Amino acid sequence: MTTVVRFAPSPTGKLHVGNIRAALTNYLFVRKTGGKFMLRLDDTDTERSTEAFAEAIYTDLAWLGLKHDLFAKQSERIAAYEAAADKLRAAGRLYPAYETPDELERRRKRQLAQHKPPIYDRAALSLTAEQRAELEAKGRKPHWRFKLSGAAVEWNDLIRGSAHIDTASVSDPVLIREDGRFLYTLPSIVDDVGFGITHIIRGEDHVTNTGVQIEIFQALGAAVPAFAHFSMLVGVGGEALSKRIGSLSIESMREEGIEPQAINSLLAKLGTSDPVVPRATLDELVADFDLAKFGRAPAHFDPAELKTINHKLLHAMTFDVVAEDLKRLGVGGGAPFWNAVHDNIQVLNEARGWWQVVEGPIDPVIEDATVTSAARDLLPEGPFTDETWSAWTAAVSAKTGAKGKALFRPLRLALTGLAHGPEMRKLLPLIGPERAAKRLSGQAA
RNA sequence: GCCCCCAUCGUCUAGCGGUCUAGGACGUCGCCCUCUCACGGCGAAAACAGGGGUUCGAGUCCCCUUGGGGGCGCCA
Repeated sequence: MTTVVRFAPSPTGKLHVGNIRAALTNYLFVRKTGGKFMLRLDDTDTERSTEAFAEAIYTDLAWLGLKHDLFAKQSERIAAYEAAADKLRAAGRLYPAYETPDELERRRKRQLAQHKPPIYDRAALSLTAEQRAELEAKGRKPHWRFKLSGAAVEWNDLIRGSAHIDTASVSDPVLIREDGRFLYTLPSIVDDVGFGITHIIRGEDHVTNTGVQIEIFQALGAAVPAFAHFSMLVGVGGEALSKRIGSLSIESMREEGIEPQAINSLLAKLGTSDPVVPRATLDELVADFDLAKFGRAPAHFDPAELKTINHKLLHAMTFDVVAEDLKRLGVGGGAPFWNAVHDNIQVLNEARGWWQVVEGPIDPVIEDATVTSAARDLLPEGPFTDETWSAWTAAVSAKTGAKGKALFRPLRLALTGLAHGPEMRKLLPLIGPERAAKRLSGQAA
């Protein structure tokens, strides 16, 4: 059997780490099993869906390298959903209900006050034809609910193992709104069937849905796909992540200069028994992917861990792979510059700061004028090489008697304005004779 | 409030009744390297949430408590 999976975001917001974990997991699974990866835009909520969000989704996925093989948009497949709805009506599984949102809300509150679960009471099911006609005559339009069996639905979850949902503890889901528009439930299933989705891999926020969805698959006479629900991500303190989604959007991470592979590396392993290590390519992640390695407990997502992985990734990156990004950041210096600074930055954007240090102007810090003025006088002719630094500092040491920290710190402070940074041996040739001389004299350059 | 899931070092986890004085990875700390920071090398500290059972024997099975997560939408 060839596998087909889908990532089905709704274009009602920006992609964040939680979404991407789902996209990535599906992607890795299908690459591992040799199937097809579908991107499906669940845009049935026409009021909240926007083209801009859809574009942002394409951008984010492309940036992360999560290429899809198939694509569909639910807003273009309404006819298929209508047909499915007709089929359910014919089977007596889809019934009209006339409560207004306000009424339903009041009932829920009442149930809650009585310590009862806020489940739809199925009042509409006992409406007579006359009562329905009367409501319609008053201008009431029905919304349509799927009639759950009330039985326990079981499935073997590829991550959670044996799972079950008692559909008696769930409200009959509304499939069609009062205005005739579909909610996501039915379209999702119709598309899963239509596109031959074999595995539904998603977050555990969907486990209750799985119960009703399996019943709908069955009511439609379709094969039920396999399910896998991974646990949610929580914050460092164990709190739900949704509260702070803004800072966790893929877009904001990209803007921050995080490498896509840092995100992929972390998200692919978080909550699994594999060690979280930087991986340069998605293929490496595919190689050891296995749903069986996922744990069931919520995993802590720590932005600091992402930074650490990013740092290690940058450390291992050669100049040619970042050349374009550096150019975009306005950073010059080529390979020599990159080789000098890549160990000292956590995110690529920080390269800009070091380029600024090289190019200037910076305000030098003269800590020990004896050392720095001697150093200026002993400064060799350019061009500087990797060997310049040690020969030159040896000469300065001989002249002034300063050595160790007393020698190097004043030089670093004068040449870069900072107390720490990349190796001066590598930085000096980039700074060059002219700027070096000025800075050693205490002049901004 | 009701339903479901989860609970081992700071973090992600291995562990599927004896081989656990609990293993690994990341992080942390120490030492080495060293002009700083970083990198790198070596080493160390660090956990079975609590309470009851079951059993010859429990991290491993059961119950309760506590804590966390998810769900209970005419959102997805």
